[in-house]
Amino acid sequence: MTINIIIADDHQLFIDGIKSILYKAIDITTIGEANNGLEVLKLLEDGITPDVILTDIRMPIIDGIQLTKTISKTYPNLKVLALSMFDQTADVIEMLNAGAKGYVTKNVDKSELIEALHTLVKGNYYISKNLPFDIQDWFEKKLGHAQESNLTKRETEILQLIAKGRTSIQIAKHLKLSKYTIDTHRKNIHKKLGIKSNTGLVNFALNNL
Amino acid sequence: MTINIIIADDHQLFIDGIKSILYKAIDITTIGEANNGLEVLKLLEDGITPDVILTDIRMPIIDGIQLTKTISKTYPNLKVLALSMFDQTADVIEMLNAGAKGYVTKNVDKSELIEALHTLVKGNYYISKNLPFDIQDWFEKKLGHAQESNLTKRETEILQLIAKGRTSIQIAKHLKLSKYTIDTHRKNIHKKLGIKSNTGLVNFALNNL
DNA sequence: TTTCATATACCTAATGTTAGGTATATATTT
DNA sequence: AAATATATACCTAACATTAGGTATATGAAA
Repeated sequence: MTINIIIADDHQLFIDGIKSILYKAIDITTIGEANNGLEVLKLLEDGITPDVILTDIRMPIIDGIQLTKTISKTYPNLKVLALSMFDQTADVIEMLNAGAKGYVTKNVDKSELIEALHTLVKGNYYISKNLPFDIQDWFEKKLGHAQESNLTKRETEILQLIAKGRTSIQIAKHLKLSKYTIDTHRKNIHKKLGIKSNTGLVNFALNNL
Repeated sequence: MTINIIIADDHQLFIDGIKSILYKAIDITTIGEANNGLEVLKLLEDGITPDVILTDIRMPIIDGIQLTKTISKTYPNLKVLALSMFDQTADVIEMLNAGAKGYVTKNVDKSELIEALHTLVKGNYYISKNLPFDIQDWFEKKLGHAQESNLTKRETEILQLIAKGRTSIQIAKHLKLSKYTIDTHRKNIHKKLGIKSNTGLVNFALNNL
């Protein structure tokens, strides 16, 4: 299956560089490019449906962090792969907290970039190996929490029922709880996973539970 | 068009309950009742021509399963709607394998029962939403294979976008169509797949596309 | 050529989800 | 003993889907 991407960077030269790197990768297609976050959102509103957004962090008008937050909310299944210079540790952490699923440095080589894209599309996280250690450590800690123990037993139970197509009311009856309680659990699951839609939850559940 | 039904249950009180529920449904007429499978077959042999048999599973002399098998063979256009208590998972699966076209629980409410009858008459399957989940899963699988997803190009395209978490409005913008058109396609997809929820569609899409 | 499948578009009411809260109770950890 | 995590329950407004229609246009099949 072809991976469709949008590249966002305020330096056109850099976009062109990435495009030429990816040009020969037969299963990756650049279906859009943008020089700031706002342009990315416009493309999405126009109905372009990429699988991954490859974005710089520092951009004018809407930066990569705000862009990633908006995407996490509005297009929960769309993955964001962050690009950054070495010296921006804090920004990268902010990006990942905003919901980015991966991070590579700008001097990434071709094979690593392609690997990162494939990894993200499969639903996994990708973090460059040649990174400042503090980022790696922080991320491993985050993953450790986010992937396994983040959801409680009850939340996992409810997520599985959601993935099977049960409504909040049906789940409430099944567990002999209030509908409001189920909705609260739902919201906590949303928060913990950074996924804010029913379809996104089904995707997550089928891939991870 | 009026839907003519026969109700079969070994508890007369239950038959009376269903009859009173259906009494006000102007297009549904109870043209016969029976306390076991043999009585149903006798009615049919006597020339009564119902559209649907509403039958319990456990009954004396001839039970619902054997009754359904006989009907599937002898009266192939006659639909069987199974009624069951919650705890009879295995029996229900046997019923559906025997040729029943629908299944509702005995604590079904009026509107769902009427909906089920209409659905069956139109030639579709009907399965209660508030069912033990293993039955639903089994049935969805069965349907999925039986119908071989004869979705049109457009429908497949839209289903994939739904599975990616797009809303009807987003899809409409993307395809430059009206939101109403997308909803119509949605409904047609529901009908063809026998799946009537967004989460169910995501499940189907991830498993089959 | 009439019928059928496909695709399009519109409408409303009912149901369900999402986002924004607040709030209590219990058990575990620090 | 105080803080934290977990589970429970309630409320409302906004948004989205579902279920019930109706209706038109086009191209392919009978």
